[in-house]
Amino acid sequence: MEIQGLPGRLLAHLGPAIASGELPAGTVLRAEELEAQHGVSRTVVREAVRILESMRMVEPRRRVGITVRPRGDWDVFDPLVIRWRLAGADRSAQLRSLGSLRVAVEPAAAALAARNASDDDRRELGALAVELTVTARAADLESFLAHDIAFHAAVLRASGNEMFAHLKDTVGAVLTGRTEHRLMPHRPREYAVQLHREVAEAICAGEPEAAERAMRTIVVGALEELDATLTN
Amino acid sequence: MEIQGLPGRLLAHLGPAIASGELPAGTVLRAEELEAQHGVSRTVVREAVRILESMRMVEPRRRVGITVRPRGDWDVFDPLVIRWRLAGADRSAQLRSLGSLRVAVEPAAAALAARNASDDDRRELGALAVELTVTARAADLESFLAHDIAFHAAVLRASGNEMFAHLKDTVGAVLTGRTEHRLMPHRPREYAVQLHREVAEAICAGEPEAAERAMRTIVVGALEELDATLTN
DNA sequence: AGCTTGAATAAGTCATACCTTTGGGTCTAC
DNA sequence: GTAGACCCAAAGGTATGACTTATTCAAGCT
Repeated sequence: MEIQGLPGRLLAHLGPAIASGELPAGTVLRAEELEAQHGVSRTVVREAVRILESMRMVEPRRRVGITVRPRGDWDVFDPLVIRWRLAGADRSAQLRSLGSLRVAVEPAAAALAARNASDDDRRELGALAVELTVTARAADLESFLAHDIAFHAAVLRASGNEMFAHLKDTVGAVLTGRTEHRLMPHRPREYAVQLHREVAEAICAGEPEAAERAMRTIVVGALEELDATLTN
Repeated sequence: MEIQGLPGRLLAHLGPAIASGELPAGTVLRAEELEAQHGVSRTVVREAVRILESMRMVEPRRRVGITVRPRGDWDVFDPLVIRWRLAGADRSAQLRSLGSLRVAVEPAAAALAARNASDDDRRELGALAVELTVTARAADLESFLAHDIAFHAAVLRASGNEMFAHLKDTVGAVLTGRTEHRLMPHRPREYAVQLHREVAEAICAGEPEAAERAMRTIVVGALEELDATLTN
């Protein structure tokens, strides 16, 4: 999944540095300096910078240098950008944005899943709902998180829409992030687990409206909890 | 916006070739061949390939070559990938996916806009609604398209969510695409224009539910028309 | 048959030389 | 003194040759 080799390493330094605001918009980097600072050759620096350019995070210009572009220009849907932002200073803003995106997408995905899911998809969702119930009761947060991620990924995939399906890693990152940063109750709420069961049942039964409604309740609830936590 | 220089040119060949299926998944390219075929140096080839790698469209491996990855792996949200797919063979599938995405996102964006839009945003939306009405009546398809794109972009931006806002180019590409490929009525439908006015009015009046409802009608209608056209 | 080993191959990296664009300073003409 | 043309230096852009490293495949050994 990651970019390999030395350019990957360089990217793993530059990306987070820019995303975190350590290198704010307008900062000018010079390729030669990057070579020296990281002890790599021109080739490596250029490839890393090219990738950042393709993410619209920097703009190299002759006679000037490599300029950091304002946040508004970045490819906010790029998985790497999302990860870097989640790890850095504006984690809150990123979580909020992603929360709204989930509110828009996941209910629609659930409705589509109720129409399009294959038998295997439905079976998997049923099984995951059971796992969620069990791990929640056992207060096994780690397993619960893993199954929660798998559940939402399964719904997105079952929707049959490739673009929805591709949001699974992003949603996974959000769920992981809020657990890591203690933005969640110590123990999964029973009513949230109940809602997941409802989603699974509605999709299995082929009831789009019910699936959409239950999923909407889940993601709206998550967004509200997030807002409540972040504004404090 | 584009990637500059020779790597950009190379990318403009390779990207569409892969997206169109001309180079199907599993195809193995060799860097040396690409150099010869395009008359460029290793440097250029490597940078272009790196970018494709960051889009997850290819995977370079030592002793093997540069392998084209299956469609399912691609970064389907990358603007370049979207454009290449829209230009190529699976334009239909891409339009369908984007249609569903619009159905999910734009109503939510309209609702948010009714809450968060600035006074300037509201003014702009009002003005654009007027323009849409006028150009529709004049059957000036070109102007209508431009204002339609601007209208949807304005709603997305007014939502205050950066991720929604970044979908403006994508939505613009969809609208342009369906006009270009005659997937639209010769003359904008009066009832569609009416709905745009309703969206603008609801956002101006700060009525989220009304804005969301009207926008949903618009995008659902667009998706249904698309489906009807493509299945024929 | 299974394991080891080695050689061939293709990408990865480095160093260097040179090209091209462009920003800014200077010099001139008015 | 200001406006314009002009030139130079600085920075990225490209090309190339030498070398490194990982990986596959097959030959050969046990």
